[in-house]
Amino acid sequence: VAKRGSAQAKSPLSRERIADAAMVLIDRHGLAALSIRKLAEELGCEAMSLYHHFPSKGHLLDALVDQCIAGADLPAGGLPWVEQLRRAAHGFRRMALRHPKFAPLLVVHRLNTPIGVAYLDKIIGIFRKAGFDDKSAGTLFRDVSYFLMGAVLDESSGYANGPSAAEPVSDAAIARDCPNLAAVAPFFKPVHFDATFEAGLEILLQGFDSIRKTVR
Amino acid sequence: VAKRGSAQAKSPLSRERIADAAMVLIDRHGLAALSIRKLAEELGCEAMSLYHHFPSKGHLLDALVDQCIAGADLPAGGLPWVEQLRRAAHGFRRMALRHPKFAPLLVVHRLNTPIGVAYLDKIIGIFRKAGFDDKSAGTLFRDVSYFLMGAVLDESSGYANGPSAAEPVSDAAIARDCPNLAAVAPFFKPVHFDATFEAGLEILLQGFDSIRKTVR
DNA sequence: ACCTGAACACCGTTCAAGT
DNA sequence: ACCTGAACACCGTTCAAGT
Repeated sequence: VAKRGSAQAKSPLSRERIADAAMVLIDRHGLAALSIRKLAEELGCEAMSLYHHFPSKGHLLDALVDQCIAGADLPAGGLPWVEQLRRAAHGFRRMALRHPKFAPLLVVHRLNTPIGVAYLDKIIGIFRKAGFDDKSAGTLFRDVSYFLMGAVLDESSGYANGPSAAEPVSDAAIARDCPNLAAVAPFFKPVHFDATFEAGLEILLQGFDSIRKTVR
Repeated sequence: VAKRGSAQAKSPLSRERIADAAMVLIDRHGLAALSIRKLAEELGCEAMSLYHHFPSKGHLLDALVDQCIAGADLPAGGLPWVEQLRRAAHGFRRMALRHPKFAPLLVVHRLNTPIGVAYLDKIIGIFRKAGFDDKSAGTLFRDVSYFLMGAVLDESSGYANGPSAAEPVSDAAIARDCPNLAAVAPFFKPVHFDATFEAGLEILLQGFDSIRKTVR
């Protein structure tokens, strides 16, 4: 039987049902709109009931991050290492942008859960199996991670999503005072996200390939 | 005359005095600890007094971002373009890490104030004056920005600052289950931040140089 | 013009109590 | 074991009132 509004008392609460409802809420209204109280209303229960399944809001967010990471594609082992890295990078980006409003949290979250560290371990493994020494593997893994973090942040919540300043500068003022910015601004739009990502990733992969020839 | 605690009713409020006190509070206790109410207590006034100088907390944060950006070093115009880009990148990183606890906000903030767009315009100008067409300038500017965003985020609030999961995986478990991660983890520590940043930046600059030869 | 106090509509979380 | 209601210690912000 339906309660008021969207609240349905369909089934007993569970971690899965709570996590799914939380992600729906984030997808629809944004990360800032996720509160324990609103989530409970959506689930047709009291706020405090959720604490029987997640000890804190932080634990719930961890579970959401885990759920995303578990859905990331990892490349097959047989491919050349550059192709494996390329696919892993694309897989990360695709995964993170599956829930754009959650992406800013996902991307800055340290992956310290069993699922998270297993994911990192596999990608670092691509470098090590390619013949990089541990120092190069660690360094270059971080470098490509920096790029991926920035790319996902920009695509999910950057300029293309509108101004963030409380009193933004008008387009007219930019056209007048910032000729360089005005000239390149069209290429910051979502249509160019793919090409921008590809260009940066390929520069990095090319550089990694050159370095590998020296450390081997 | 001193009021209670750290609250001093020294002088009339001003945007500058409020912004300075806010940054001190962030530097000391973190971004999450900045609230209008605590800031007012620090300044020895009521919370609502601050609204006469900043229309909202968002406006205050914008002012803090502006203050940081205004302090970023920009390279001299006479240098070769690669050297200008190198110095601009280092200048951004140095500026952002001057207030590590503020960096996560700074880095994801769209620079839509007059000071912000002027800063972007100058850096984009380096690409355009180097002979890149507008599309390449826009694309490569974004690519290096991605890298800078990720680098600053990692250095200010990444793994080196401890686990973020509510129930982190132990080092022993990582050593047992994640041989690749365990092998490279030492290179994620702060001692290696400089080298990791240099390595990634130089790969990008090298790639930009190659591309310039084709678009020219 | 600048500052204040009370109030509103929110938060996450604790705790004792219900079933 | 699972859920609830009241309460605590917070938020940003509105509004009418003070000086």
